[in-house]
Amino acid sequence: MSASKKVLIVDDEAPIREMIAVALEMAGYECIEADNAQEAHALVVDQKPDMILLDWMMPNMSGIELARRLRKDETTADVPIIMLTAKTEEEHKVKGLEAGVDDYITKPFSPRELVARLKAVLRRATPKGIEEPVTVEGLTLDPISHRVTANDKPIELGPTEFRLLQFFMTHQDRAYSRGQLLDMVWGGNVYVEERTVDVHIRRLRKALGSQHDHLVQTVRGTGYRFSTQVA
Amino acid sequence: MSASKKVLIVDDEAPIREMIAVALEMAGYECIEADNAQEAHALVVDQKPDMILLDWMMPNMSGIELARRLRKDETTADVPIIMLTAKTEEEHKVKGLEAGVDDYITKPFSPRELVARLKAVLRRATPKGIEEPVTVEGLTLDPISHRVTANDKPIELGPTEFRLLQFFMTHQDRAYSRGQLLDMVWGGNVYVEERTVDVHIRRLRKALGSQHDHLVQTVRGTGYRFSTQVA
DNA sequence: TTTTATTGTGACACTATTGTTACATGCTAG
DNA sequence: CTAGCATGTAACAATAGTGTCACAATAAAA
Repeated sequence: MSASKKVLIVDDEAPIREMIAVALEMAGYECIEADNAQEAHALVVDQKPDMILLDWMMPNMSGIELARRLRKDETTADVPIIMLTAKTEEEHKVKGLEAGVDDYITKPFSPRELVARLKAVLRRATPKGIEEPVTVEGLTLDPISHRVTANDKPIELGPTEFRLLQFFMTHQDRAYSRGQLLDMVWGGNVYVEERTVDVHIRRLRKALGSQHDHLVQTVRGTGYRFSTQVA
Repeated sequence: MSASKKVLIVDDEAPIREMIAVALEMAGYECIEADNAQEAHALVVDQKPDMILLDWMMPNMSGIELARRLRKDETTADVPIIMLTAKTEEEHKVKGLEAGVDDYITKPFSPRELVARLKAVLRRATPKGIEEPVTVEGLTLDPISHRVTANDKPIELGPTEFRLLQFFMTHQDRAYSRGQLLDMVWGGNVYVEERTVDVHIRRLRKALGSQHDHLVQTVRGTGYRFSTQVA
């Protein structure tokens, strides 16, 4: 499904844009570029990139100013933004975050780091409100009332299965290793056998029943995945 | 019906208030602003906003402290509060929720996310009639006469059980931890064992009898919930 | 097909959580 | 003061949830 994500790179220095673009394209992203804030603004509006890499220092309008403007416009308000800054000043980080920036990277950075952050931000951006109920094919999980229902019929889950399902429903279409699941669902520093995950997966599937257990998919040699699409 | 909702934004930094206000006004909300907790408290009292967006970090009185105070005052106790926090610390989330905060958002956030959460909280918020009797499945609690009846037959409750039931009936379908219940029903700064809650839950259930005790549901590993829907 | 690696399943011991009861303390009305 | 609630705690009982293991089933590799 995932049509490659479109990333807008905004920086007044061509070589840097170049380097970033190469790195991102290697990682399977589509890139468009702008060398000033005005042009960038126009591009955002009509190309609707999935995310923006924005240099802090630019002639005329600073990156931060552009970020603010984008945030105020309803149509561009929720495009994730990563700021690039040559300075390590905490101050910048703070101002940036306050302006609604999703992450920032200090130059110099490795392409690999860039891609990692970018993925993280995109991942976070897609499934939003952590406190909102999620529904998939009639299966609903409401974190507030702490309840799970399948077509309005309640489903009983133990605490671990609940957290597991919650994690899956907010991180769909992505395979996780047992180790990752232990980190994310059990919490980083516990020691349990990885096979324990299998058992809880089993319990979760059983609780979901035949109507929904296909959502929890085995990815052989890797781990598990939650998805509406057939394996 | 819905005259536009009035939202109080409390943050000591003007640009942030600005940004939020713009987003909310675009979404059809009326905004009032305060840059410190004292002013905010006054505004709450005489403007009676429908909900409050509260920054965690502020000079003099922290947001969390303000939240606590508002919760303790009967007239402001049920105004929904969303906390804004720059930190991702789990600790803050917990403290916030314990203080009776309805939701919290980690900065940076997109305006869209903000509006989404806000809508969700308003939707869940208790309709304000603090003085109105509440009825659920023939179980009625009248705060004026301070009486509880099941199908017109009186039910005897101790003061604590009464407050507990009142809290539950005005905050249905939401799981609360023992700590939260102690804060909300016992009042913030008492030290009692969390297990005490269990005992009062037991007394409440017993008093409700077989016809209504299913309304008080235990949420294993979390706490309790009051709901007409079966677990 | 046979072999090997990986995952599914049920059972079991162990732990953690919750229910229940009894009791001590403190408070209040008379 | 004292009888009668209301509360908070502790102790114990009853349940529910967890992690591991052994073995079965299945998929991939040879």
